[in-house]
Amino acid sequence: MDKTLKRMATMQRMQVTGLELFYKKGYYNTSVDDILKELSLSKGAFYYHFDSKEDFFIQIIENLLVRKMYSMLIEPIEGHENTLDLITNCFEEALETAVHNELDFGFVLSNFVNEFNGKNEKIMVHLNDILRIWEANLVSAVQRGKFNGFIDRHVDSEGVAVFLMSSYMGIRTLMVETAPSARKYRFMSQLRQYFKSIEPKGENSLNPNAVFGNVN
Amino acid sequence: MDKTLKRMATMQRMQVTGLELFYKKGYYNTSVDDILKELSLSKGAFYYHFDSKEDFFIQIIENLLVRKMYSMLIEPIEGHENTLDLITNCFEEALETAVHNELDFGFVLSNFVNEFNGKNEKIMVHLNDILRIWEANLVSAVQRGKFNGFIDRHVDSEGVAVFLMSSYMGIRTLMVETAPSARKYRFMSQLRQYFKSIEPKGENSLNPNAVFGNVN
DNA sequence: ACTTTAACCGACCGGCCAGTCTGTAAAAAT
DNA sequence: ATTTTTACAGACTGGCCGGTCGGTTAAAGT
Repeated sequence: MDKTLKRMATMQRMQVTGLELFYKKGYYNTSVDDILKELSLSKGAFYYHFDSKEDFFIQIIENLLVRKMYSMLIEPIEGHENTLDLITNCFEEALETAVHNELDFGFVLSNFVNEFNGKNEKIMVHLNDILRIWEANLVSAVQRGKFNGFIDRHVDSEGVAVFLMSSYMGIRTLMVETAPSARKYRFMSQLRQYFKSIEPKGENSLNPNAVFGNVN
Repeated sequence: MDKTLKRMATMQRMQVTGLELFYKKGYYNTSVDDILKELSLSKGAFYYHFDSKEDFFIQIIENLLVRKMYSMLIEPIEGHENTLDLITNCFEEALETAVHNELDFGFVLSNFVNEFNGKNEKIMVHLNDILRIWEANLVSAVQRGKFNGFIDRHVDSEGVAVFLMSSYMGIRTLMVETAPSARKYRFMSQLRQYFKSIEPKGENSLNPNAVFGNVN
């Protein structure tokens, strides 16, 4: 009990500062010693708890990245209100944390995808898992939106999901260096513009039966 | 004359395979010796022509990346035809090379932005230059489109530019691992959808004088 | 009281890698 | 013909970094 508590506490500390440094400086540019120095721990402690640097990172993915992705980008859009509003608010909030230079786990993900792609297949497997979950979740959100009459039922749900993921990951890359707040604002405006274009078309629709109003 | 030719030829070869390897394996994961081995050249040759690995990379940016960006993402949209068509075709082609795993320099850029961001300010300066050029070019293309009546004159040109850059860089990240061809297709569909939403609105426009037809 | 084990320490090893330095062959200059 | 310069070759250095290994301490088990 107590021993596992101690164990967990130390591992948790290592993972938290590990993720922080990996995010800031990159996985390959962060040495295990960098992390240990931050915590005043030794190599022995590290390799007692983890098999390797790679194993360590995979545990970070499973324990921290996955959970945060859920709470920031997945759960917020699972309601039954207007799907497009949910997604808008969700992105708005995620990008706001980005403006304040906090850890934005959607972007951490895209950062790591870029870093490991073609270089470390084992880690990519885990990152791709997260991407798949995110995508599946967006797809079903769009389908729900179509069913509830918030989205035109002719739009391609998969397409919308891919487009949303793309633009989100892209804007995060662009926001890192130059005028994050202004870029966030412009991005969100255009996103709303795009969302308007996939709402059910009222009067000039080719199939009037597609729409049955905005139920609340 | 002859000597400078020889010099240029060797430097060119180094830069070309340098970019190739940096792109495939990342800057920090590619040693100078890796590049030299590929060319059967020695350390002496390398440090005779370049001051450092960093200097080498900056020259690659200036000589190869910038030029290719121009020819692939900038010049193709400088015409006076329908701006949205030009951009569509341009993205279509750039993504097609990506599907075939060739060097797509727009993505190389986003890749490097991710790799160097927060780690190497000196290199980031050069990469940000390219981003600014790309952005400025997209902005003026949109403004031209508004002037020529292909784009609604109420849209925010900067916003469109940021949105386009974001989504392009994002889709390239997503295309790297999973189903690139399918994702490209879906992305392009949604891009067209978005473009439709920023075309001049005909009948239900608040200001009918905004449109004067599709001049050719 | 003793043994065991969990948790951690820190010196050390081997490999890699950016950059240096000495040398050298051929071309160019004089 | 001699000197100088260009364009390399390749051995070497110093530092970093992932991982190992033989301790050590304190708590838990018996």
